Amino acid sequence: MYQEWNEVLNASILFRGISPESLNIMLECLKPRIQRCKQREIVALYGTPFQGVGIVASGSVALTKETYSGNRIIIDILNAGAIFGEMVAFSDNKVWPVTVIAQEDSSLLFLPPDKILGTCSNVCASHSTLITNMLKILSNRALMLNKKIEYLSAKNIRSRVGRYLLDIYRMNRNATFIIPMKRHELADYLMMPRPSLSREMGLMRDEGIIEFDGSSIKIKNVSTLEKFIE
Amino acid sequence: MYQEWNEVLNASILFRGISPESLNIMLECLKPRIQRCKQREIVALYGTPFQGVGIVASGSVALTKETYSGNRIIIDILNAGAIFGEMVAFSDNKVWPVTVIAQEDSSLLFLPPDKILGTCSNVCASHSTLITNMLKILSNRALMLNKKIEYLSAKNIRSRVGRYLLDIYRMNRNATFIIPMKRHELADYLMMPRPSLSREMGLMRDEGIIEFDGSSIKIKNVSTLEKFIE
DNA sequence: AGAAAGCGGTAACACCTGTTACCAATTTAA
DNA sequence: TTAAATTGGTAACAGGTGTTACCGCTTTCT
Repeated sequence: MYQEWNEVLNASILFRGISPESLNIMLECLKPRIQRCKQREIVALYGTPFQGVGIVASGSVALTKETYSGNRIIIDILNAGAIFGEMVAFSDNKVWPVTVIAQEDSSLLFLPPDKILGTCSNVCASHSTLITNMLKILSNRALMLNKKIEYLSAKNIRSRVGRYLLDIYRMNRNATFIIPMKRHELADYLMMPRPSLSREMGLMRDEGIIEFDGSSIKIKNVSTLEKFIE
Repeated sequence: MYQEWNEVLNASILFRGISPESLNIMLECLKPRIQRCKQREIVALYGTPFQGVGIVASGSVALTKETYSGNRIIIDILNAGAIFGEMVAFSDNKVWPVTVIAQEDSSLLFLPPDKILGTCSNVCASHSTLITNMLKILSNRALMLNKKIEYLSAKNIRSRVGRYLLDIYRMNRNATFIIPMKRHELADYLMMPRPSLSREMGLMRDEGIIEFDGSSIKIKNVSTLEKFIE
């Protein structure tokens, strides 16, 4: 029943350290709900009851938040193998804290939290691995939000953009890289209007700090950029 | 050895559902490191190696972040029974993501993450409760960060302050309340200069939306305030 | 008690940034 | 193939906000 996504699920961080055989047994036990959705379809709506931890079996989804004017703030984009809803799964307030939208045609699995906690008699060892993985995922997610807050705590636009670009740079260890978002998506992610982002990037380009063409970015002068971060 | 804090630890969310007897056995097994610290002492420094999940046994600590100018952003204030460091304990990057500072003379316990994961042969049932509690705490912490991002995503100062005040109001179900921070702390928490905060609060007072005297705040007109939130 | 530090309200000014609009290039749809 | 939508760069303007300074009040220290 889940063979279609075997490869993705085995590689998923949620099932890391669990053999394909154990995983198959586990899935029969956990019985995740399967949902297929089309591009731009809303998978989970902010404020509505939470049904279970989501796993992206194929495609990709965006974690977003609505603003007053119908704009969306992109929190993160998740590809196949990623999970979402883990924040709220074990919390005291089980409603979706974000709106999840399919970026493309996608397949999703949903795992009820009590089935994650309840020890499965068949494969106990794997189950404790599952819980350990869940702890690690939650840790990393919290740190990601923390990182986001670091961006937003910057006192001006240049510093916000700069922190983001330098983080990508440090991850890639390469001054030239492709950012995984379009301009308006990046602007939303960094909580600023798109023209403001373009203006600041243009200024930094004029000052010889960066070069860019679409989503391809090159940091020409790392130390100068770092000076603006503070 | 831990009798001094028995009451606090038994009431702590980390040990919820664990009997005092089981807890005593567990603590002997977990052997948390004990640290006593004075007011304003730095307990954990941003970027330095992580030693373990902290538990506030007595006193209170502030989770903060340094800015360029030596200012501090207050992420949260933790009282006795609260824990910190749970974000990083199970993550892939084990350095402190925040600076922890004692708000007053305090006692702290530190639990190494592997001792939390490793099943203790003595009291297995309690240990799985401990792990479940940890999942719940991590969930709630992530949601708290999410809430913080909601404040910061507001497009102007009034909206940011308004969201904060309305959240306190909804929690207390009372239009008059005391906020747990001084002005400059609240300004740091909401990521704005203190004069900007005072100015906006003064304007809202002049418009008849709120009243305030120091940390005592009264929302005179909830619906008007909500209109500014969007 | 007196000095020093902390707290917090107010004001003025500059400028950063939100807003709006428009245009060109590219991609998608009909 | 043509029209429509998407993407993104640029400019002008106004207003919101950061910055700085100063003041009075309260608390803390010596």
